[in-house]
Amino acid sequence: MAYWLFKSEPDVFGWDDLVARGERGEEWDGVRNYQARNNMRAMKRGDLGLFYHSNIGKAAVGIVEVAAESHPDSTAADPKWECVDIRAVRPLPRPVTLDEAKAEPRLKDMVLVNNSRLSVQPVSEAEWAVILEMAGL
DNA sequence: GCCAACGTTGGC
DNA sequence: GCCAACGTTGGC
Repeated sequence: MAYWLFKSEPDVFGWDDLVARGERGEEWDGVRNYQARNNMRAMKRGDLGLFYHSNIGKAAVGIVEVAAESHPDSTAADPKWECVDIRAVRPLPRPVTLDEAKAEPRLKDMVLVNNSRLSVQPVSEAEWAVILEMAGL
């Protein structure tokens, strides 16, 4: 089982929008970055991820699950762009903000802290555990 | 709204 | 294949 982080601007598509999709989840389309795409290609059905609100809130707010493995992005003309489907699992009891993550020594190597621009990121098992602890789980 | 960081593009 | 120019992202 691997762990990931999905970033989204809540203005455009936020946690509440994903929850509203229910069991069917949402195609995580629109990614046009090779690193992010490669991360999605590596995902397995059932992998878990954090749903992070960029710009507004700047916090991980929920846990998502990979509902469908990598497939061509239906919004891309070029089939080289792929994406997964994700669905909401549960909200975090307490959102974990970027500031808190930066202040936590155990998260100093987290991609979110060091390369905030990557929109789909891997999260290590240790980092995952720390985030959940901070979130009150 | 600014700007730093990063990725991509295209000229050479 | 290098690198300057450009566009985009996202924190501040």
